[in-house]
Amino acid sequence: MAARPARSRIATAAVANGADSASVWREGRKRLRDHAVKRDAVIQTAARAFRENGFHNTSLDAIAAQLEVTKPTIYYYVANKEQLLFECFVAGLQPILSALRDQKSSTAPARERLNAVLRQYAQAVASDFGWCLVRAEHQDLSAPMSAQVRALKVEIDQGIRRLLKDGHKDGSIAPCDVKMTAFALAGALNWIPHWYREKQALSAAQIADAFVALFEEGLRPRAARRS
Amino acid sequence: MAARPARSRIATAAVANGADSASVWREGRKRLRDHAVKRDAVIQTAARAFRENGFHNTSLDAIAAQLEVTKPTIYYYVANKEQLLFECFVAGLQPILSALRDQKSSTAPARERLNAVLRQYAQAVASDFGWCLVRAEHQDLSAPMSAQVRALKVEIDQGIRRLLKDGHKDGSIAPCDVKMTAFALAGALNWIPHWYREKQALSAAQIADAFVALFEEGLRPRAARRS
DNA sequence: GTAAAAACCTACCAGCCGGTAGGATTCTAA
DNA sequence: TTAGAATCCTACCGGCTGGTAGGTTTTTAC
Repeated sequence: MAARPARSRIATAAVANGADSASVWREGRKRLRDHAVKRDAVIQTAARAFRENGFHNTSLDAIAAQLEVTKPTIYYYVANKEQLLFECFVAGLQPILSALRDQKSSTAPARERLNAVLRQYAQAVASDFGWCLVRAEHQDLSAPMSAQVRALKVEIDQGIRRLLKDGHKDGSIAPCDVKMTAFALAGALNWIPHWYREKQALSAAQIADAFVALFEEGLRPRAARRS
Repeated sequence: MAARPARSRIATAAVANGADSASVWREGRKRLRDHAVKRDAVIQTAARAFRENGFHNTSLDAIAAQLEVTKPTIYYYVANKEQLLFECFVAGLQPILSALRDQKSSTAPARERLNAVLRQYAQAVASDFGWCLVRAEHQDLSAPMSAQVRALKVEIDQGIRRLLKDGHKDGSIAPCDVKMTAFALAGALNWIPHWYREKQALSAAQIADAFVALFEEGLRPRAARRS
């Protein structure tokens, strides 16, 4: 084959695309050897691409290009496109799950525990993986993988319902339809990826605070509260 | 071409697939002539298919088969797949918009007007078009069409914000961050298509009532309210 | 230095699906 | 009955993209 342009010369100076995903791959001429780190980079890059263009409008070639690599390299780290989406799902759900687990060992009133979870929840959905958490379609996963993701989501839902029930018991949360309330809370938070863009006025934490305030106080003015 | 089986015999008895979309096409052997009705049927059928399988996992052949028709027939009623999605968008948004407009001529307290809108909103997203309203991706539309849809969505958002502001003035709604509150309300409702299935215990109206109750009262128990 | 393993690439395939050309059928109008 | 419009179908194309075969380069181990 005829002489093709030296690729290294281009690569070294092409890491200026915001995400430095490619820097994980090579530093200078040296080919790095950390499988786990690179695999994570693949997933993270995929998540970002999915968020921007959607799952079906993101080709593996595009993800590869973003990483300054070719398509088969991706298949070296992940079985197929479906698994790529799956990994994005779990990576996104993980922080929410751990937030729930953290609160299990707490003795604070349930309302406060709930608020803490909601705050972490907001952070999670505002992340790069937020799109996968919320907008990705289960039909794009095979049955077993879809079931796994669904199980995780159910765990989250049940966790929130439990906090609500606990709140009813300890009196920190007013009586309400647990199922509907959980859906309403999750829904409000899950909508964040639709409108939130980083480098916005408000941080994810601030959004969470605003939401928590609304959920706590309600829209109807409370009687006699002027200090 | 060799003798292919008489199609009419099959067609007459094949309308048992839940949706009677095909009955709009023929009645007996007679080929009906109402363009508008059939076009609506195409859009409605597409909406249902999108909801069940997602936009990209729904082929035009599949939609055509559902209508007991061939693919080119669809192109007789709509320019392309993109426009099909666009029509689903607007068809879904319309009832929400008209709900907002209806309330403009009302003199009730803003909180009640808001609740009325939210109720209609819930009905809309629980419909066949709910998926398109909420889950369809704007990237699947061309720039001009996407802009149109976005404009409608903005109108809805602004309408809700206005109601909140009006409520602040007339005292029927407690002071709050208007922007965040609007996002939270819309988000909670927009999440309905993710979990709601028809023939469920609760109707869309009941869901709306539960949500409205939550938004109004808030989670924190209100003082002195045992009648 | 050398063999084996790890990492990556070039080149290619094949299926799916959106879209179309052009013709057949069926209706309406007169 | 017949012209012309409306409706629908058969048959086909071509591009995009997920996925793979098989070889090449780089790194590690000894």
